[in-house]
Amino acid sequence: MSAGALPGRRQSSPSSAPAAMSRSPPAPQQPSPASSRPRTSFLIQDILWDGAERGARLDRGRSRGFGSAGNGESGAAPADGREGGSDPGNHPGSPHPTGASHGTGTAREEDTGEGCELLLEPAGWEWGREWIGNGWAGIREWIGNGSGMSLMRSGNGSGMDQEYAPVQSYLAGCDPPLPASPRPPKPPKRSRAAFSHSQVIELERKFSHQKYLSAPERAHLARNLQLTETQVKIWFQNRRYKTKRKQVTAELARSDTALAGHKGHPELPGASLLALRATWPYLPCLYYLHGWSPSW
DNA sequence: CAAGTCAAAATGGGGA
DNA sequence: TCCCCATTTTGACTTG
Repeated sequence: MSAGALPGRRQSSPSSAPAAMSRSPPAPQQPSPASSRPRTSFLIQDILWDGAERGARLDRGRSRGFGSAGNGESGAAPADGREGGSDPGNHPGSPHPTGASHGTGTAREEDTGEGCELLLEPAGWEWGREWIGNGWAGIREWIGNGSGMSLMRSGNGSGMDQEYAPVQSYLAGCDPPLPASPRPPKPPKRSRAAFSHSQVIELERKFSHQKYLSAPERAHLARNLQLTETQVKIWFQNRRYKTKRKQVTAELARSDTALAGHKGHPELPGASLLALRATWPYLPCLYYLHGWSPSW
């Protein structure tokens, strides 16, 4: 498409503060209901954590992984595998409060003496259980496929095994071994982290000063916000794109009204946009035609 | 509470 | 490896 590279690419270019966000200026998480909402996404360490707390079954895999309750941090690798994680009940990728995580979406071992079956609730947990039911291969595939495991995915294969080790040992501890699922695994469901209000505020604040971050700046910000560098990078990408989209939309709407005011076809206020659409059906701004929709 | 809506996080392609 | 951009998918919210 190359719809125009922004000047100052890869630079920390000071610029005017972005316009307010479209519908609800950064109100990513309305605090009250969100925290009481049942969690539908989860991370593997969420599942494992409970087991670790209960039975120390993860002790064997504790060297680095999420089972390391001792330091209070999960240490799970983020998307780019560079940053440490945070408390599994409040990991950066899904900054739900701990209470929300374990309050409604509980993972517990079915206490049948030996059994290590995980009962996962609600639906999201149910889904995770299905993967876990595939045994180690299922876990590996689950994580390797992404499936929203932004905290688990490691950029390179070498780190992954370390991350998976606790899982592996956990599964190995199951007696009898978990049966393989007869069904082919579902395509993994991607999870989408909902950044906390304060995280977004801080990101917006940074963005208002700098549209582009250098790697060290990004790392620093990520650390401060307890996000992964990838999350920060993607956030800035999306934010720039959103700003640009809004600008283009506004300019088009402005020129459109100017055209409509100056010459004919007042009955077709969106004519220029229509023409534009004919030449470029994928123009992103055309998905956001607030300006002229009433005229239709 | 299910269905619909929408913003935004994440993914992936292609370019530099 | 970063970027832009389009797109997909998810999660939060609204509505009936």
